[in-house]
Amino acid sequence: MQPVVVPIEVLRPSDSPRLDGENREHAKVLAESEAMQVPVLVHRATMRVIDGMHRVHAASLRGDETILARFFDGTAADAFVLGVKANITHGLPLSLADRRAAAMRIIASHPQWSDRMIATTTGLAAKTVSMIRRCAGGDGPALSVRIGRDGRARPVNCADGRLRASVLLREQPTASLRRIATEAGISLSTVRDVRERLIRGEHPVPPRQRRKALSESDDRPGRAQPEVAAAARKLCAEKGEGQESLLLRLKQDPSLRFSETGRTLIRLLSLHAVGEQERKQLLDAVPQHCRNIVAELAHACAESWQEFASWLDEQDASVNH
DNA sequence: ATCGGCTGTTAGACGTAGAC
DNA sequence: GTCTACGTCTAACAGCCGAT
Repeated sequence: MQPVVVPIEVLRPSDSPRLDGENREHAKVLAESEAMQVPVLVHRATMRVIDGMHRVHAASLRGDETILARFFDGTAADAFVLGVKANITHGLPLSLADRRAAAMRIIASHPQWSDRMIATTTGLAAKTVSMIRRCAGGDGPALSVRIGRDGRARPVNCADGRLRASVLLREQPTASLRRIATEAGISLSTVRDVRERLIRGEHPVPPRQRRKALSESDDRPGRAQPEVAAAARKLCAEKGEGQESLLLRLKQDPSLRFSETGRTLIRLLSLHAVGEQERKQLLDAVPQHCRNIVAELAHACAESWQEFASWLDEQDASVNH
């Protein structure tokens, strides 16, 4: 895009990333320098100055009526990003507060960008961008993928896809990795990794990702659920598979069927798999004077099983650590 | 805030095998 | 020989973590 001469009076103040506005002293210095030959960048749709507000002030100080400018055609959000980039690469450096505020705005306008991409744009560390994103979280849409500096999309956490793949691999052992990858919605290499983990007897989701998924569930209001159990429930829901079906699978597993302890575990789990109708009958059968005791025992049972589930999760995590 | 190391994910390139 | 499907490997990049 060739630079053109534009009247200064038609230009509007920039949507500057500088929280304290332009520096007058810097404008005075610029007015006497050769930097005035560099064209300013202007958002065509709004005529706002994207980059070069100090040069515009300097030109005014010199009594110039026109200035050399280049036009940018794009959205206001993209214009702001361009302005931040320009201020990072040349001119009066942005303060830390300016850069942090700019990162916050870019996270809001470009939530799909990776931390590193935003870090490169704003001149901050990726870790700082990550922290700002976490602090700003909740308002924006929770995207499952981020666009990297290479323009490729990468999932933030593909634990669900891995679990889906592990189920599909068990159900369709002869299916190709590509088919599993397509059905599970993850990449070929990830499916391969899941398969290798299953062969080695490991959990399909790497420990780090499981910890992440767990911490994400802890962040949500209400009681946190063990992530594996939650994922299994989600899978079952997706497949229309209920507790009965899960129990059937356990009953068919030889490693449980052929041991006394395994059979005891299945029996105990079967006792708790009561349907809506059955639960109602049990509720009706509890006499008024026993309700408190039954409730207390039920709570104790629930806590005991919760503890058992947590213990299983912890054991599972330490095995794969 | 930065850096380096680690692990995980992706797209794409490559070689192989089977069907036509 | 060509096409298709498949499995494997690699470069590039992501986020996380610990050290500085």
